[in-house]
Amino acid sequence: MSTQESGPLYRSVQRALMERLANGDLKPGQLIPSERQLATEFNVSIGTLRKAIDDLVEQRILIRQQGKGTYVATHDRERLLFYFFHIVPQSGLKSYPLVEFVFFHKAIASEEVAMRLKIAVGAPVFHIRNRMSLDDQIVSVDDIVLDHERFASLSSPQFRERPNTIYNLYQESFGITVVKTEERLRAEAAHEEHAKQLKIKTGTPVLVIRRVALDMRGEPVELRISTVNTSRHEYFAELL
Amino acid sequence: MSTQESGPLYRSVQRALMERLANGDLKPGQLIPSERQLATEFNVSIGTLRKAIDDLVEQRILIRQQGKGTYVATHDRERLLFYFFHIVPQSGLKSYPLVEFVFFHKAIASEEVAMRLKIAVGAPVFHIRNRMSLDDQIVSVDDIVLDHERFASLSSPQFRERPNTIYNLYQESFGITVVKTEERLRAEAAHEEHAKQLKIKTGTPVLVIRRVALDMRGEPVELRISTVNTSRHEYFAELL
DNA sequence: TAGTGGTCTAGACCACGTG
DNA sequence: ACGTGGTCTAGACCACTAC
Repeated sequence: MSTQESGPLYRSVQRALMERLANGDLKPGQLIPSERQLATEFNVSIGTLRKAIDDLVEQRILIRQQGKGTYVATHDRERLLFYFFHIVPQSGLKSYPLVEFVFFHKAIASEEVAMRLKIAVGAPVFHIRNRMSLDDQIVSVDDIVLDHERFASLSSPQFRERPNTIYNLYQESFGITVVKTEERLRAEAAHEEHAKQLKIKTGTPVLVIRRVALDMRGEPVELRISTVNTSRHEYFAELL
Repeated sequence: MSTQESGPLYRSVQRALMERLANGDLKPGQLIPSERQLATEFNVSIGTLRKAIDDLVEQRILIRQQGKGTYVATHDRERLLFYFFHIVPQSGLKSYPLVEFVFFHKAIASEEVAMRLKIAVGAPVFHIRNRMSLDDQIVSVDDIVLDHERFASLSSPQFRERPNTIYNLYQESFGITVVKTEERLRAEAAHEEHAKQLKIKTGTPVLVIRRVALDMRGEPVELRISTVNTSRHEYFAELL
């Protein structure tokens, strides 16, 4: 084993597993070796091996299924709806948003983008705009910014005909799995461009969500600025 | 033992411990018996006992400290700031809010209040208003609503001179520990009353947070409607 | 029936805090 | 030196899934 020797044994095992996940040795959707096999391989007891996996399961990077095995998590629709999409109707049930593609541009990083994506000001980026609807009502305009370097092979068509979510695209085409997000919210007056998209009057109060999505290594993947009409919907979060 | 016999053993132990916490047998700030003692008492192995405690530690109901023991968590300032207060400066570090008492009224439950606190429409409630500042800037007006029945002995002076937070008051005076919150956010135009308090113009976009705080049994404790000026501050959440 | 994860045991030893 | 939580072992048996 080439694992660094520091701290508890189960941490080393955990790091070794995370490495296999991060470098694509174990791919999303795939069944990983059984706990007994891994325990033997790493030369640890099954209890220690389980403890190493526990954390990854808690972070929802791995999914245990009794009787079947342990899988590498995928960005399926339910998962995304449940964990990464926080807009719900003011009355009624959570449902899947309809995504409308608006445009795809190359651009350069502003100061804000540079800071959030940890790249240089002026570095090339992609800028994608989508419009989201719930129950036939337009709820938000999403401006998505991606580091050009990291997503070099990205092109417009990939956004036009997509049955899946964009996180799914990150995962399948770029091997990037989003495991965490940081969201900053403000109330602002809608400016003209967004107001038109949302079919509301310029100056109407809108909820602006700045979200940074992070991968397994804690590196930023995307910055998404969502401008939300909260006249019929709201942002919902359970905390702790 | 009078524990219900259902599901895994460690769940029974966990329920027994939670019962002692909920009924005040184990009080916030108190050291609970050592793991070895509890394992003996419940007639389980130390591994099982630890597993029972693990969940409670994860929910931050108990705090483990190596070498010392395991404590029942209290609502101290750091904890509240860290887990329950989500307003931060747009640039700068998170800090403690200054709380200014505005008023304390008896009132009756509106439909919204009744639904969120799970009480009857028209039932008596307390209505407290505070004003919060960060770094000498007024950031929000908090309208807090409490079920009169649950907080019967509450009175105005308790809000005037308090070095601690209101959650601390719930815990110390009423034995109620908040373990979870649900927050719903919208952007709205400030109406006159709140605008005056925030020293902004009527109609300015403000972030309105409706928060329900829940106790260990999942029962609602308070409804808090925070009206936030996000011109210099923002709402921050880490998700997953 | 065979293989998986889930529970549980009965220890041993380590790391940490306190007297 | 002692008591605490933290780690780790080497099993056994149970519950579930698939064939």
